[in-house]
Amino acid sequence: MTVTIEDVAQRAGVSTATVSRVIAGKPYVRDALRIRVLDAIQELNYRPSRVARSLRVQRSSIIGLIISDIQNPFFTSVVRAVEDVAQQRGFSVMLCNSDESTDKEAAYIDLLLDEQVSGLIVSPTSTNTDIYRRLVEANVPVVAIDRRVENTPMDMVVGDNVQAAYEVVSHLIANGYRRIAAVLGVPDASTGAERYEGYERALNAHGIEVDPELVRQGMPRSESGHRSTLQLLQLQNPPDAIFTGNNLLTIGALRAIDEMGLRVPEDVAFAAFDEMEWMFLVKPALTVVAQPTYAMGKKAAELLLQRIADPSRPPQEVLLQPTIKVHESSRAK
Amino acid sequence: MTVTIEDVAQRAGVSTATVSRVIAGKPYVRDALRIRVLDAIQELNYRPSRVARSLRVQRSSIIGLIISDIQNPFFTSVVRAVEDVAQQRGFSVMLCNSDESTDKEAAYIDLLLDEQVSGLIVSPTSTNTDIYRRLVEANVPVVAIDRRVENTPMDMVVGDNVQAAYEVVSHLIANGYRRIAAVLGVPDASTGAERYEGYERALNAHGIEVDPELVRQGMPRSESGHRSTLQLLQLQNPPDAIFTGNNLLTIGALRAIDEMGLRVPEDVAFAAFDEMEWMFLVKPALTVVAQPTYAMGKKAAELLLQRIADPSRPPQEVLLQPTIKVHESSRAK
DNA sequence: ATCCCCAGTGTAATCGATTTCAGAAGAGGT
DNA sequence: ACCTCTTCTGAAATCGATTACACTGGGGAT
Repeated sequence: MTVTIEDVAQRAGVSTATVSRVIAGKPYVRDALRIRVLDAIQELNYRPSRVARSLRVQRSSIIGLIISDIQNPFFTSVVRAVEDVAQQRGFSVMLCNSDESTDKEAAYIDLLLDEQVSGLIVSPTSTNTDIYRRLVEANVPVVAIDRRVENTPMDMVVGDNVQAAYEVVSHLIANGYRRIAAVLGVPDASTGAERYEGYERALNAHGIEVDPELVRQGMPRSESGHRSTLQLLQLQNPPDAIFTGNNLLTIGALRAIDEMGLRVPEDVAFAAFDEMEWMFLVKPALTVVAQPTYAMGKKAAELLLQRIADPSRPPQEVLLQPTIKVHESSRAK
Repeated sequence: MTVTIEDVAQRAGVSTATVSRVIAGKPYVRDALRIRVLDAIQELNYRPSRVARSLRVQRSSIIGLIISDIQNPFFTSVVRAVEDVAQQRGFSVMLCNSDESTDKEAAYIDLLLDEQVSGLIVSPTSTNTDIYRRLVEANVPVVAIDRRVENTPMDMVVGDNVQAAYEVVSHLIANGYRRIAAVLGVPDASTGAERYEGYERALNAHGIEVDPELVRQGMPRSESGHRSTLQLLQLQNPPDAIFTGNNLLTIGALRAIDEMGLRVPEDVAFAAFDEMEWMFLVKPALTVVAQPTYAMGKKAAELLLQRIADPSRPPQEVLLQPTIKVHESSRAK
């Protein structure tokens, strides 16, 4: 039923080897034959089997992309970038959603290896895991995105979370806020840990002690942001400002503030990590740390393709600088 | 390097046929052998090559998912659902973003077929295309999601767009609005066409003539919604209400209203298609048509798996009812 | 004239699984 | 003892490409 390379060879009156050479654009084929083969391909509407090819060369032209939350616009933008780059370079993307589960992540890695993917881009659910060490040792091209992997030298594309959190919290302090709460993701993922570190450093640098009561860490999802913020706002001594650790936490936090009927920044100031398209709707405008999401995805894909092309190149860590956009939600007290 | 079925066979002292049978859970293998094989698999940490398997059985356990905009939360939710169902049933998902381009869509379909996918789920960029007819005729399992394909009997999962648009526009009319504008997606996609049809029918049913000036159709993206709405609001005789045809158009429209400094619903009432998580932030609350996005994705995946299992079953069209949530943005004049 | 080299081509092995078919071993019937 | 099933197992073909290797024929050097 399906037309194979054999059919093409027969039609063109050559061997399959020649057809293969023509398709691969290899030298050592007479123009006359090349044309006959191309014609035959056209006439038969031949499309090579990627599966057969993958089996033979022991590598598919698929790259695996494992992200921790497909419903998070941050990752969506990353996916889009990776897909764009991949497609342009003749690769396709197999997308997996680890859903913040380390087990799922590991299972997907195995699955993708079983599919003989050329490489992997992953936003690791946890910083400390030996999965990546094993991958790197087995010479599997892999790059981490958004979140760092520790103790394993590998390609990474991350934002400068410590610095960005430091700056934005310092800004809150400069504007007169002292009881600054942090609604963060769990520190298993490096983003959670680093954004906390930036927060802590900023407080310390300005002589403010960290009040553990004001630090909430949970799943980087809106429900968790909602719950944490409600708790914070109901404290005896509630915060005068809230710093949220990612876009979904921000949504939850804003909902909590909304439900409590509080005003920003009069009752509580606000500064958030991650920018989103609809944020212009929030009044007053939110002070945010904007990450170059598409650029991160693009860079990760490029790093991966480079490593696939040259597996021995030294691992590279790309640190992208977020932009801090100051608006009214954090204006001076 | 990698351990193959041959290695397992050797280790267990059996043939590859037996190993294969054990893996596939087929009958006619003595328990003693079965155990030896399972042990060998364990000891060698053997994982079968999905590529080799795909080549032999002429079908991979991948399903292709082509959506028109990966950055649209509607589709994100669909992707999530499809991925959940697929994963649970032992399939993986290859995600492609057609970016509203019919060419890209066609290219991805070819690509996925080259990968021997078991089936396809697509949100078609255009209602009229013979691609799907050819697929169906070639017995390729395929289901359309969100958008209809015409002239080809195939599995589909769509919302009742005509009805929902009719109801929500009727609601605007009932609340005293007469110059109701429609900011819609192009009618190439059935969603755009059907939501317009519902709009038109509602006006007609209430003796209002459609003013072509008030109907704007463009890419279902926020820039287009923004542009269209600005134009509408700057008309000599501007609309007293706006109905938007999807979530991204809504974002753009709201931005335009915001930029013009207008109030909802005093200056212009508002009703939107698609609900989004952050909508509680919009004040006053928006009247929206909420679609069961996850359910749509789930249903589509289930239909596809059923068709894969039984290619001859009659095509099924699943019509899901959206929910209309009335809020203050459309309150009576 | 002889030899060498190289561009151009084909034959056949190979990748790692599944599956057909043939045959062995043992149970049961006559 | 012989035949017939049934159950179990393995040898080998197969899927559709890529590629190592062998071979051919002609041009250039000697």
